[in-house]
Amino acid sequence: MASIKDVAQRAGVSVATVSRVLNASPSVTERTRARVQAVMDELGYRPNAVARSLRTDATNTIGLIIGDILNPFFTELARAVDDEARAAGYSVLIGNADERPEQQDHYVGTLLEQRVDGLLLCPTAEITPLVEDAVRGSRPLVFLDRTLAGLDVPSVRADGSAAIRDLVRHLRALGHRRIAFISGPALLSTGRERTAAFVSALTECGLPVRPEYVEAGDFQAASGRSITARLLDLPEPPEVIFTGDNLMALGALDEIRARGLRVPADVALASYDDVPWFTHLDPPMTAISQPVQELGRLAVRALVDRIGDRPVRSVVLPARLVVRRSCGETGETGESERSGPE
Amino acid sequence: MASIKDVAQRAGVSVATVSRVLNASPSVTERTRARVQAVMDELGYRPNAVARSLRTDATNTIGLIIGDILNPFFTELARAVDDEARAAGYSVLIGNADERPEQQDHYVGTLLEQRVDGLLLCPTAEITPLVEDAVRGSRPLVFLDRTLAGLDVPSVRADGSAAIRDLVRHLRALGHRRIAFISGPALLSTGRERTAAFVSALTECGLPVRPEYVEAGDFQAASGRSITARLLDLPEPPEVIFTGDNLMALGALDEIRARGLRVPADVALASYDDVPWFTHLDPPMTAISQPVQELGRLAVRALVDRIGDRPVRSVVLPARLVVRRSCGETGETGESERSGPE
DNA sequence: TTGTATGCGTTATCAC
DNA sequence: GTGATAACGCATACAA
Repeated sequence: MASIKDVAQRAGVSVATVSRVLNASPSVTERTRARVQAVMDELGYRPNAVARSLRTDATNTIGLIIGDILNPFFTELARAVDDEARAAGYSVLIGNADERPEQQDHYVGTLLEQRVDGLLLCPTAEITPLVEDAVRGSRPLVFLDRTLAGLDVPSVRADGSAAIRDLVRHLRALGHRRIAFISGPALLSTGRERTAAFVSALTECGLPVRPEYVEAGDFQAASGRSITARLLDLPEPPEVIFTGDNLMALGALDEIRARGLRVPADVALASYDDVPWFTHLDPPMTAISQPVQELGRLAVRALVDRIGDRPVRSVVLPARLVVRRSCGETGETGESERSGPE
Repeated sequence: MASIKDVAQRAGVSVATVSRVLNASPSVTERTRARVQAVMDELGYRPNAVARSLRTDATNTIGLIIGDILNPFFTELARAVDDEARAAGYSVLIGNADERPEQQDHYVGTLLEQRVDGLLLCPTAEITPLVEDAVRGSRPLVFLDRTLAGLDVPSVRADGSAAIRDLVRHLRALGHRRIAFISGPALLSTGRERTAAFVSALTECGLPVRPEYVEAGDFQAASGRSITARLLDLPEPPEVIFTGDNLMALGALDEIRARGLRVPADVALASYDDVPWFTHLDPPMTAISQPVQELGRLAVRALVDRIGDRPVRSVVLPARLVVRRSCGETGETGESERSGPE
């Protein structure tokens, strides 16, 4: 590919002048600027970002490591991040951790080697050596969706506690008492928080906390299915199964369907996360919706601020309950939101 | 961040030796290798991929530009590409064209500037100047899923003609005669091919081709919805609506639901693409499934071959019909595949 | 306004 | 087996 030298030679100027044209320096005659530009077009010249980055020590790229690219929650998040980053002049490099710490580390490693200007991380499980390196090496880092305790890293995430409380109250009002929760891994902040919120909502509503009704999956469909099977095989199965994310809801549906059971007559269902197709289930799924767009937007802003050495503070946004009909709701045709207590 | 110089100095060797350790050169004593390695660990040294790439003229990355990151078909594809690429020692940079030619060009441009070793492109619409540049600049390029005529670029894609013929026969056998098709943009190879296959399948089955029953959407949900509305408002609405991709099926469902219509009693539905949640619709969606994993895998192999200057030929894989119950199928409890004529 | 020269971090070529 | 050193493509301080 043509380099700056080729352009310079062909335009009869020095490489410095070409560089000035590239960077829109004011100190260059319109006349020469035009000539250089013409040569660039003629040669189909594209500046070498690799060389430029080496020189300027900035790549104008940020890394985004998501938990699972097959999870619509994360792809929506990626989309929001990408849009906001582009608007801020950054390109986004997406890494798919596939919920595996070692694969997360693989991406932290390569993105660090690629010298991204900053890193957005949805941490998978525990603190890994590479993540510590990143923090230590003072690469701008922001946690997204999930957070890791014990590290001085700002985070942008949603808090579902209020929405979970709303959900439990809603279920209670519908007459349900035996509510099971398929939570996420205890190693993930999202897993822990949702479990804690569920348990405290239960007690708050005067419902007993039955240990056999709370089990941690891994945020993937298969675990949702196997745990649902176990729950349904209980001597006293739950009336409602609440899943900690949308993929485990898919797994739960698989199992329910395989057994020829009906929702909500045989077992009611609700899910954390809201995704487009939940609307089209029969019955439509009652769910907890996260402000995905905002999360992505704010995370990018926080990271860009950190890159620019401006102060950043963590942000927590509320999730909200979206009532549909998978829990035995009646008399309602559409859906409605409940943000406050009923 | 620590550089090769810091390591060299601290280990009491030259940068050349450190470089040799980095590249596992045999000509270095185990003793010094160990010492250098120790210093690297101590400093948390990560080689600068930017500098290395500048020197070696290889980034060990490939670019992947997909049509729409919110489309599960493309995320599955991205996942497959990522897995295969990593196995081959490459990192993948994902760009989301969002079905917009100018955004596709944005990514072609930045990925070219980043000097990716090769590019996997699911072309959005027509040939753009930048794509021509890429071809001209002889950057290894492979088309994925979609192809562009008039360019000497290998492609990896699925052919749905046989599956579409199977579908039309299947519908015919079920007694349907008025079948509408919401196709993709005529500018896309996938849009054109599926339309052509549909039309020829119709005639082959002795069914009339009614122009008002064939309209092109843009592969996004909104267009699926609006075209469905138009079809249902026709004096003689179709008995079956077949959508050209899964997002437009989502849009069609939105409209059908909004009208309080039932599938398949009021209108039958089938979709190109098969996605996990199709199983959980009521009734489950009859669909055409593409060999996504294989497409991703083969595309990476083709691109790696091109990068290595090995000869490459285009590959076309067959899609297949998956019969479920959204078209009025009866007496079947599960799903079944029809690869041949009935 | 433009050109010359230096260096960014690495690899590779040549000596020793 | 190891060490100087040039070069990759670009941006920039300094000179002209």
